[in-house]
Amino acid sequence: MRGNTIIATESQLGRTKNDGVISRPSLMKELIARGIRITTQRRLLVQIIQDSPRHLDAAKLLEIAKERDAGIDRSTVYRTIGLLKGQGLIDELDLMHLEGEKHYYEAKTNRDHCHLACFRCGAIIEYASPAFEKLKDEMAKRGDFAIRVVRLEAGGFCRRCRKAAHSEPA
Amino acid sequence: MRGNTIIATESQLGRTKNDGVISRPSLMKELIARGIRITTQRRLLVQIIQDSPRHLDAAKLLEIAKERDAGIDRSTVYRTIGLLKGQGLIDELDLMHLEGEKHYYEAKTNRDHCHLACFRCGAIIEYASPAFEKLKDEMAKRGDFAIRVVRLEAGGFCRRCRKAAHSEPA
DNA sequence: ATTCTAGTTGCAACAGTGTTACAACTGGGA
DNA sequence: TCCCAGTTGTAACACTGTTGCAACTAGAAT
Repeated sequence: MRGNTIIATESQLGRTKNDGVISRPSLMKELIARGIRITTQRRLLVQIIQDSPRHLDAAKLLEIAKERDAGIDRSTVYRTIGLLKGQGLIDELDLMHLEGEKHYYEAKTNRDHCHLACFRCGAIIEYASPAFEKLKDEMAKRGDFAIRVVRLEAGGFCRRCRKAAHSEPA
Repeated sequence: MRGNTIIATESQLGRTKNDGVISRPSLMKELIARGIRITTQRRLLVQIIQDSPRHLDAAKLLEIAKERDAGIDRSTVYRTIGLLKGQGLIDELDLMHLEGEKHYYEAKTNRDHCHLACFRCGAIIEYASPAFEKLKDEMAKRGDFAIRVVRLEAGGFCRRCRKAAHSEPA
C-alpha cells in the first residue's frame, strides 16, 4: 500500500532535556484570534487538515470535504490553503514528488522537522533534531537571512525496503 | 529585477580545511560514460543546463533551446529532464515556489547545498556547510534511511530587503 | 561507406494543478 | 434585524507535465 504513510515521528531520537514532543496548536483558535472570518467552509477544511493523521494534498482535501459538504468547490479549497499558508499556520510539502506534482499540507508544528520519503513504499518519516535547529540558526546568521519557512526533504529508501530489495532482487 | 538571481555561493562561509569549492562535473562526459545515446537535442539541452549561471525551469530551458533549434519540442525537454534526474545528474528545486509552480534544475554539485529564497526580491542564496553534512549523516543513521537526494530550502528575507523594508515602510 | 534497429523525437491530445473575474451569498458587527 | 465587506461557487483559463504513435536517427555491425 503505497503512499503517504507516516511511519514514525522521530522527534524522540533527537530529544534533549528541552525538546518537547511535536504538537500542533489549534488552527481554528488561531484564525479566530487573528480576527479572520470563519465560514462554514473554512471551519470544515481547517478541521480536516487539523485532524488528518496523514499529509493531504488539495485534491484529497476536497474529496474529504465533499463528503460533508457536497457543494464545496475546488477554488475554495485552494483559497483556504492560500489563506492558511499566508498566515503561516500550515506548511507546504512536496514529499519529493513521490506521486505527481501534488503539494501536501500539514498544520504547523511547534518544532520544524524534516521529511524522509521512501521512493519504493512511499512511507514518510518525520525527523526533528537539534542539529536541524542549529543548522537553521547558522544559515540565518551566516547567510544574513531572516528565515520564515524551512523545508528539508530527502528521498531514498527506508530500512524495510532496503531489506526487501536484498532478499527479493527486483 | 525579480527572480532567480544567485547572490552568492556561501560555501566559503562554512569552509574548513577539507571543504572544497562547489564544482559541477561535466554532464556530457557522464552521459557518454554511462552509454547513454547522445542526440542533438540532448547535447543542446545538457549544454544549456551546464552553462547556465542561474536555475532554469522547463519552460525557460525550452525557450533558450529554441533559439538554437527552433524545432525542439516541450516533451523532449521534459523527457531529457527526466533522464538527467533519473541518472542523478541534476537536482530539482522548488525555490519555495517564489513564482508559480515551476521546478528548477541545476547540475548536481560535488557538495549538497541549501537554497535561501528571498520572498521580496527573489534572490537565491546558495549555502553549504559541514553542519548540513552532519545533519544528513545523522538523519540517515538515526532514521535508518538510505538518502539518495536531499533538498533544503528556506524562504524569508535577505539582508538588503530587510533594510529596504525598514527605510521605506511599504 | 552502408545498413539496420532499438531508442528517440515531434506531434497532438490529454489530465491535473492552481488562478481569476464576476455575480450571488453570508458572517458577524452595528 | 440590517447591512456590507469579505467569501463563495461557477466557469473559464494558463500552465506543467504525460503519453501513444508514426517518423526519424545514433551509433553499432557489416
